[in-house]
Amino acid sequence: MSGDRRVRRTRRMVQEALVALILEKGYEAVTVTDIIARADVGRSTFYSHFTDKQDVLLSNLHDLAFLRPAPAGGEPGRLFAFSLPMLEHVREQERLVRALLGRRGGGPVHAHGERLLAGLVRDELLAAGARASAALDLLVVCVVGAFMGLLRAWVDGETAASPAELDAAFRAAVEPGVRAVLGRL
Amino acid sequence: MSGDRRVRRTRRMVQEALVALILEKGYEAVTVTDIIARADVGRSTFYSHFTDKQDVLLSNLHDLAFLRPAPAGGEPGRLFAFSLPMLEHVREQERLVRALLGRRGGGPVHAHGERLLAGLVRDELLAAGARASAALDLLVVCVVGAFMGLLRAWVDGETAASPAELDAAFRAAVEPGVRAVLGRL
DNA sequence: CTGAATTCCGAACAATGTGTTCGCTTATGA
DNA sequence: TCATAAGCGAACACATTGTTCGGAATTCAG
Repeated sequence: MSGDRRVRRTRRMVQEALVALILEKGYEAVTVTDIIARADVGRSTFYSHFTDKQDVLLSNLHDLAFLRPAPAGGEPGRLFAFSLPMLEHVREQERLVRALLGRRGGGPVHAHGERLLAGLVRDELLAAGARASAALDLLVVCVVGAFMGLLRAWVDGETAASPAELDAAFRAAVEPGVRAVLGRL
Repeated sequence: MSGDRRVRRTRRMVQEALVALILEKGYEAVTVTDIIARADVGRSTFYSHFTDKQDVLLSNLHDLAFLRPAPAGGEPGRLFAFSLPMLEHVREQERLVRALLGRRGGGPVHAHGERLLAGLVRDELLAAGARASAALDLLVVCVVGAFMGLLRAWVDGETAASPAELDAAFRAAVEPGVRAVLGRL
């Protein structure tokens, strides 16, 4: 590992404290004072590692590597290869993802995820033969919106469905429309 | 109108000040002190009308009446009757909606809109012959996610499309999938 | 027009949170 | 072992919140 053990320990304690507090009170309601109390870390120490609350939140993003650029290829005709693997990966990191992406998570991370996913979807549709256009961008927005909505509903406990069921629901909702649009380009 | 003219005036000034400030700095960054300065209203006056910042935000919701329960009926086979009228109504209230529903708007109103829209969509699908089920709820989440995504992208200036184009994109993306699912219930 | 009621003002206040500084202590790795 | 890097925590200035209160201004009813 890199750096001093104390550094790793401190950063980890702070990150975990924030996640725990988000799940208890929601991101907005968490104060830096809360965090350092929970993490049992000095105030000055906190500010020597992070600039503020949001910095801690975003520092967790590196652990959300499941937004990898898709294993390239896969079966040829299959759309949205990212969906099922991503949902399964999320289940494993349930606690972290629920804190970061749920309604209690406050938004910034959700926006981040939306952008990343939009890039993925756009590339995939281009690879499937779509032409870059304003209409394509709107289609991407719809697809991403549907997926993120599903993801949020899941981590917020609004559904007890399994990753496979969520994947199926996602595909059922958007795949026919997407294929129809693709055919027209 | 109801009540004292001073009351109406004060409330209006405060609401407009918040909308203006959101468009400038984003909801999170706006303080009560900012609001009363911009509205030119005494501090105690503010707190005699509103409990806090969010209260002002939500007080604007009554003006967003475009979430009406749909003009009932319409053509029989037509799905998502709410879409185009809603988008057109939004264009007329551009400034207010952009402040409330955009990324800068901070979330609470977005969540509100999602819930209302989910009820609308769910009722419409039930009326179209769907059975209440977990699968239906997931479908509703996807549809609402797609629409809200489109709406958000629009008010955040990510697209210059017209209401008619947005409506078309929405339908193209989700209607085939929805009809396919409906056929299976 | 007048007067009582309502509303507004604004200053002051306690309470909480933020981000920084500094001298001292402790843990780490070479 | 020992120089270095990290942590501690108290104290600080500052910003924001939400409340209180007496006096000034506006409004509406009669």
